[in-house]
Amino acid sequence: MSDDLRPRSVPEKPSVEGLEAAWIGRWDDEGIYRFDRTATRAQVFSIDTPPPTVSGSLHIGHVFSYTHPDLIARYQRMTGKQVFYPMGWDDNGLPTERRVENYFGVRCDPSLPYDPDFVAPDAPGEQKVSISRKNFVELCHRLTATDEEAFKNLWRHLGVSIDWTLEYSTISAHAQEVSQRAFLAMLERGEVYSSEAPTLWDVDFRTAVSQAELEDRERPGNYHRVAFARGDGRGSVEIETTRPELLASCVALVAHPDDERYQALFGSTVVTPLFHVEVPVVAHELADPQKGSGIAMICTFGDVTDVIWWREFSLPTRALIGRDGRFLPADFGSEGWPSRDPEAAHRIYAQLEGRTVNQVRATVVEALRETGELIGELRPITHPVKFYEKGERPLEIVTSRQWFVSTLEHRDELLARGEQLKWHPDFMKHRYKSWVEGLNVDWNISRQRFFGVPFPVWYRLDANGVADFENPVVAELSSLPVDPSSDPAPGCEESQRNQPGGFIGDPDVMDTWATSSLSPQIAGHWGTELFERVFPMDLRPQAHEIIRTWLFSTVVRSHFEHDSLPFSDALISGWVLDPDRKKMSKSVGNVVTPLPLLELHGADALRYWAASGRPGTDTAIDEGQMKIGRRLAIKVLNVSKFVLGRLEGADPLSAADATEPIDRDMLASLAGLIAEATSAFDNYDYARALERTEAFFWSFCDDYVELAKTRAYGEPGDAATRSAHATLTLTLSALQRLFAPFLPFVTEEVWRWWNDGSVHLAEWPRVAELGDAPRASGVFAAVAQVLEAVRREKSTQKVSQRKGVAELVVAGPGELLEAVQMGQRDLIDAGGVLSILYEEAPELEVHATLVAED
RNA sequence: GGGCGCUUAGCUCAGUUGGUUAGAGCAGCUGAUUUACACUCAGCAGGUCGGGGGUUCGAGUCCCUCAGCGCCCA
Repeated sequence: MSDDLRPRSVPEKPSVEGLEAAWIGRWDDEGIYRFDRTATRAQVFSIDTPPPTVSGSLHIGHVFSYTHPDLIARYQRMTGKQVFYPMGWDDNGLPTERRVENYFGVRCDPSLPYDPDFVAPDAPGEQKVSISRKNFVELCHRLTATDEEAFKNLWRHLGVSIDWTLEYSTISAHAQEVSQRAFLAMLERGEVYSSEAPTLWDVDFRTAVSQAELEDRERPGNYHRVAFARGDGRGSVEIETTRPELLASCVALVAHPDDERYQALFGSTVVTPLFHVEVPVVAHELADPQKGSGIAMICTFGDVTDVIWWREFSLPTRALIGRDGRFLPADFGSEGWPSRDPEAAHRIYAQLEGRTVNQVRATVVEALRETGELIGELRPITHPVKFYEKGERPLEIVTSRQWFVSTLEHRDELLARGEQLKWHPDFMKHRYKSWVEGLNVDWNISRQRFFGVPFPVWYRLDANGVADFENPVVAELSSLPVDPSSDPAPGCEESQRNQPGGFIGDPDVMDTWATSSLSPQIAGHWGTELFERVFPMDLRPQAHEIIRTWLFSTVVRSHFEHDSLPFSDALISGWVLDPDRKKMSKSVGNVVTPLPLLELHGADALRYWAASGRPGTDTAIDEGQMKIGRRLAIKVLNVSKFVLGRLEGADPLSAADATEPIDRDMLASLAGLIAEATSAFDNYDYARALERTEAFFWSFCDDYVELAKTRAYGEPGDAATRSAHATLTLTLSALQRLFAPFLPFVTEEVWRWWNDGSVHLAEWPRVAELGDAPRASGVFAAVAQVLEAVRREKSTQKVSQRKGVAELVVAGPGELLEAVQMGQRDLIDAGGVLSILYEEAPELEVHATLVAED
């Protein structure tokens, strides 16, 4: 703050209209949010900003959750920190592919050659056009570029104080390089491995998905009671299953070890109906005696429990569902496909091969009915079924080669990281904890998709053309990023691709979280000097629904790579609910887009609404709250105009000029506000800082300014006038800065009326700037209390507040009377009081006799 | 099934380690009328703090229990 508190220019008729347009460009020109790369780590406050999925639509939730870290960023900047505030775009992955498919009406077929002359259709046609992988990826880039613009415009319009020179994207060459390098580092340390393993698979998207992307949905189903003959021919056992279509892949039956009903069967065998396959009966604790008949089929694979049993009992694999969700060929009677009656098995299976799950179920049920092995009627139930969060059909489990990150064996260390992290609000740590505790498979990072970061590995083919997956050929670090589907393996020629004795490239791309989990390394340019200045980050702001994905995966990567947390604090924002407090969703159709609201109420107003949502708290859209924010911004303009308008031509003022008791008291409570707002911000409680500042501000406007007004209009040479001027300006200056994180546009406007440079680079208010320790005397509160009583009397009598008070009697305890007396002059001025009397009394009582007439 | 959060005025929410008579804003009602502000100002009214029990001199706040809503994990 400059020592000279005099204003330079105050407009005649200030307005909040057009402030965004005026300041956004100027902030760019002045580079006020530019990060200083020479700052030391101690001077830096770094933020690991969430890169939004740009293929998703803009949403009022973006305004809400991105305002929160900006409040912190602006506060930290004003405390003198160099704020590292990048913005990234999470553009790779399935959502973008889906959007491109729908937007252009295309489908990627990696077997097609690149067509350099391909022109994308303007609108999707009836049939999807198949295009090469490279053409497809080009369209992905094209669409994300325009989507990014829309997001960028929103952040800028909202006044998010991002340093746009630090922009990054998770599909850029730089991000690919970082991602591939980190992958190779994990590979070298043995933290990632590839394996031919049962994998959760979405048959529509035709890709593997990870545990983090699953969700359970309640779905109707039917229990089918099916009789299995005992292997020794002595009777049968009845199981209940919801998936009779998997009968042909049954490899065992399982019941709980304590289940009395099945004790005799454990260790024996049974024979599957229709296919006549002899399978063992095993005992396992995960079998639920309450479910169905208490004894169940183990199939390869019906669900994740099957996978556990299959692994623990080393059961054979008889996988039947292919990547397209249709039944694969199976040769009963051949190696791995035993049957006591291969011919019968063939007869029935011939009707199943190539069909979908639903078709197979119908056929199997019909066949079982005919043989009499389906017992009784179907029993309808509702049960949780696993879905890919973006999918529409239940997940299947298929066996394929995938890359996995070892998370399970590091579970305890990862739990410890969760404890080490400071959560805001604290209770959000339970989300992380219960997620990590519930992990049951390693993190699958392979996706059989196209628009993503390729795995930087190749596999040698032997003389028979069989790939050696156990010894992948890795890319040279200096060659990153690479695309093994178009770059030849090191030391090989492209002509050796797919040739015996040659190589193949890993065909998959990484899970999008496998790259976005490296946001600190990407944004911070891991390996350069910059990284040392910003890592570990100070703050990770994000929404709670991605704790198990983004937050968890970032912790994993940083734990492996740097043996540290990726950030010290996590600020978790809640959801935006619709005005009826319902979750917004596309299917319900209650999603609110931000731009119309931003146009209507202004950025400061939307920020005010967002700032009122405490960390972790779901907040309903409330236009009323936005209007209050707008009103507040206007009040800031007007009171600034009033205060600064008194000072034109005045001498410079300092804190020492504030001499009147009521002014000293005002400054004392300002000191209290500063302390409170500062500590609230230090605890990431921006909502509290706003609430306190706002309450103080309205009391300042409605009471203090009214009381000091007459003095403020006095002669500049008068000490009491100077005292009022000094108090008004000191308080105004502090308030403009306290509001700056919340209302960046209006505060910048009023700040520049009387200061050089941006309020956003001004020093955060300190108690010390108010002069020698102002002490609370209670004068202001006492006088305001009496003034309120005077106003009440006038209001009750329905007369103007300007009406004079012929006689004012103030009764109360001695201390209170003394306080009022010390501010008597302002009270008389503001209340229009002609005479005043004081009386001792146990409690404050005010009697105002109004003048008969003016 | 396990866990987390919420429940305070018609609405949205504060209420910091237990401490006078539970606060604010909005909406409502009654007024004022322009020398910072009509996108203004003043005033009024409105609550057995979800139910029950307990600890305490004292509970919106701590403990137990029940209910409803939301979410997380299995």
